[in-house]
Amino acid sequence: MASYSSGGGERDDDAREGRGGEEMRDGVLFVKVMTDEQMEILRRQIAAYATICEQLVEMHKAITAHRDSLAGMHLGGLYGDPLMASSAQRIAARQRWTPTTMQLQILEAMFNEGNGTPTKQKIKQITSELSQHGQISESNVYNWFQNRRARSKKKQTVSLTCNTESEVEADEDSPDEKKPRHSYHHESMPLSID
Amino acid sequence: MASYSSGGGERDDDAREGRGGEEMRDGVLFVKVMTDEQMEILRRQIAAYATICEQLVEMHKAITAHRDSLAGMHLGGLYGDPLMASSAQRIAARQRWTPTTMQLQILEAMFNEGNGTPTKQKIKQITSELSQHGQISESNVYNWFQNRRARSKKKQTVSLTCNTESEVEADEDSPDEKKPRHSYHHESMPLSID
DNA sequence: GCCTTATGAATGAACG
DNA sequence: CGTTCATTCATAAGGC
Repeated sequence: MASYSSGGGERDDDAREGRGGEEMRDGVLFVKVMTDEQMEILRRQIAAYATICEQLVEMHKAITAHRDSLAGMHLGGLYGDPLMASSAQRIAARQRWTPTTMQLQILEAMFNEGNGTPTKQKIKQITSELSQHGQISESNVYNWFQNRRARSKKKQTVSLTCNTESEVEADEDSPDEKKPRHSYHHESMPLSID
Repeated sequence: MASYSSGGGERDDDAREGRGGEEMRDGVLFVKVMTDEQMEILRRQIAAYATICEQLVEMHKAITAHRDSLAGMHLGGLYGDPLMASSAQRIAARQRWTPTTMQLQILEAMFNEGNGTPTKQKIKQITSELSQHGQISESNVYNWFQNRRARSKKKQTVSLTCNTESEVEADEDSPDEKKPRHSYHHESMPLSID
């Protein structure tokens, strides 16, 4: 299990960034023992081990269940919540950026302004603006606009069903804007309800 | 808007259909004043407001608690179950499509035929075929195939685990049958970033 | 009747 | 850019 620590020597990660991980900020020297990249590699390795452990538990469960069924016993409750899996998950999992409410609002507003493909200049600006409201990187912004555009354009070709419209003079029934994200715990800013 | 409350066991699927109208079911005429799409928009708005209300309650709770702690009082139990939140949730909750037995059989058979990703054309065809056996939309079919493929792949990893657990530290170096995706760009994307 | 599991849907990220 | 994959959330179905 110690083999992941050999990654530094094996792939010589320091060479990728060219620095050992120290920087001056506000007159104070901050020293990182690991580079971001090394952290990422470690994260992935932990995640991989977590997955394997999960699968081993699954296998063990299956085997045990089989043996128990042969013996007519029931001990199945032991694996209810594999501790190591969830804790490893916690450490290693966060891979996918999730926009905060604020960020979503701003992005959405910008998208609705209709200024087409954001240039990299704009993306930089947007990113720095959004970073005041939470972790974000330029690639996040880039991807978000790509996806937003693609999915609003996909818009599903609604023409498959006949439009038997009643007297519903719908407020904002915009047939070309069909992807306000599903809000799970985000307060996506209200579209007018009146 | 009368039909969402119908507990008759039918489910209107998501808002991709522009159908505005009325239908017979169990000898009763159901009339919708809103299209499914409008319903969906409204649902999301309500959900958003419910979330906002929840957060306001939280804030109020915090403020009140603070004030009470200053005054040495305890009135905290008032917010135990905010009525409006749960009822909004109820109204705003989305019902999801559930394939009928017939539909499942057909879908399963098609999946086992091994014809990879169904094209849009095929999806349309499949949808119209399945709609003879119950409510269904193209996005339902699309999602079903997506999920089916992804989950059948995930199941396979479990069965492949029996002899794979050795080379973990090489997970990004030798992606044999593992997923070669995941790059986790933080500072790199198609645009040049300094 | 709760709690677990299965699965439909939403979406960030990657690929060609 | 459009499409596909992977991950996650929410809910319907099912077990105890």
